[in-house]
Amino acid sequence: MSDRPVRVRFAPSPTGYLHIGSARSALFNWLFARRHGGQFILRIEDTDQKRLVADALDDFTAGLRWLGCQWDEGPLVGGEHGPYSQSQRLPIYRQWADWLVEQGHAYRCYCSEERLEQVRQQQTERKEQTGYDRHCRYLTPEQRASYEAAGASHVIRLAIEPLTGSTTFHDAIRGEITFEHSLLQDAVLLKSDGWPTYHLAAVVDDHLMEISHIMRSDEWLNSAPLGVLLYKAFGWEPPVWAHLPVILNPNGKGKMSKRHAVGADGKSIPVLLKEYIAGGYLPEAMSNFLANIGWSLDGSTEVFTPEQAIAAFAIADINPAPAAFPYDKLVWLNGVYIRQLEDDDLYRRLLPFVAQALGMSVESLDARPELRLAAPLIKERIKTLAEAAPMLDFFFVDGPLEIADPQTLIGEKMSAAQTVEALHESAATLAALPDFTRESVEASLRQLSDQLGLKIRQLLHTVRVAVTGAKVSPPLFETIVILGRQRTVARLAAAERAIGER
RNA sequence: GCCCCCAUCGUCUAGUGGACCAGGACACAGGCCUUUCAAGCCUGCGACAGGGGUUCGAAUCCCCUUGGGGGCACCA
Repeated sequence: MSDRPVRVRFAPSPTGYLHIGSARSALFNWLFARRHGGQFILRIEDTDQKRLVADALDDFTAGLRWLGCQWDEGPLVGGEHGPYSQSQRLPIYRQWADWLVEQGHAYRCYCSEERLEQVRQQQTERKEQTGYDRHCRYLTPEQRASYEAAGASHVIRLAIEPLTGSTTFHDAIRGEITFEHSLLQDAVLLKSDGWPTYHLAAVVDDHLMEISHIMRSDEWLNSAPLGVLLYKAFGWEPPVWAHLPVILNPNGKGKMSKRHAVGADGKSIPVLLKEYIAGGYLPEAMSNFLANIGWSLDGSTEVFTPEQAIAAFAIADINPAPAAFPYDKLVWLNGVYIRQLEDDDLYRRLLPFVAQALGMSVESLDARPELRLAAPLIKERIKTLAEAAPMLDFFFVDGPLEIADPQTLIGEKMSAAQTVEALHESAATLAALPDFTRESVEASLRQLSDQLGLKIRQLLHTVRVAVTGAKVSPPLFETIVILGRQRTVARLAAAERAIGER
């Protein structure tokens, strides 16, 4: 297609935080750049000053780095094609807009918003296609002069040419795409306040930054002909175009919106990358997951590294069909990655999540032994880092443990009296153990269950509820050892009292 | 309304005219394992939207229909 050096860009608009769908676009661009040893550029399209979100840029850079998509040029890292924020490039756009006017490819339009609205209204009434009527495109030199003399404010519009016929361009994912010129608008290139619109700014920057491939969301497909025409008007070599399929809601209905998404079960799911980060998803899982939407490594390998993806990535292999966001698969994949983590690695990642959930500082949590010891126990029981805290909170209760309903201490086919006995004997047995290890605890409790005529599951149910406060917990013997003899015995005794007072 | 794009199991996908009575994964169901819950293992369920062509041969190419998505701003 193009034998230029590969240079691609991710060009978000700081009107909101990094959307999960945008993150995928960024990832695809990054993969492509790495595949070809090219550059991945981050550019900020902040030409809509009204909708600016102050900390959006920080969110983009933090999110991209978290995902592992480090950019080669752009904010924070610089580069030879800067500045990389469009708000700092205003004179460039004005200059090129003026150039287009001089060349006759664009014109000044003095129409007021009121007139535009009026035209639109009339078109609607007559059931005509709405759009600018090109009034100012055919002004006489005298009319133009009088507007200028009056100091009328103006925009600069692209003069679609020719007005008939069509433009066909090649999309690397979809093939030939044709648009009728009669349907195209003389789009605004430069606003009356002197700021450029997306169409102008993107084309000028893409050219000046020597972008070779434009890989962006499907939503831009309809404005691609404008870009193609603009490149032609400028006489610049156009890039390779590739429009990525959009990501739909998990239920398949509508694209994942900026604000919320609807899950397969009708519940809403997060749409911002930061929400997934805060939700305890691993960056390596997210990257793997995102790469698998609209693209696949080989059709059968689900779990793979960025290096594998880089080695295999090709634009032509991208599936053009829109995809429903496979949220369940993300949850599963994250679990896979968590299980692959080394114990110590998992512990370090868990630290901030558990500390926050428990209202502790990371330092004080780190100073205690429980989490480090318990991390291996929950490794295959959590799908996200955020799920750990509610599973382990009982480890961090130093006073008496609240048992909401003492009734739950009673196991299947057990009487209250048997439960009291089980509790009493368990406490006595554990208190008397010469050493307190996983093996000794298990052996003694198994022996006790025989003595009491209980199934091991019955005894352990009662002990589990007494010690952890819940019917479901990490493996009990290890849990008891981590908790320590003193707290274990105290909880067993407390449970015995609780059920006795019933 | 107009224009553009898309169409394989519920979902993410493999498949680029014969090796496909369509493969993998998630989800779901059943079973095994088992101190709970998980994890793991096994099994099952389950799709080429419909109709016309082209061809010796079509999930793969063409057309129509239907369905889905996106776009129609001095927003990106």
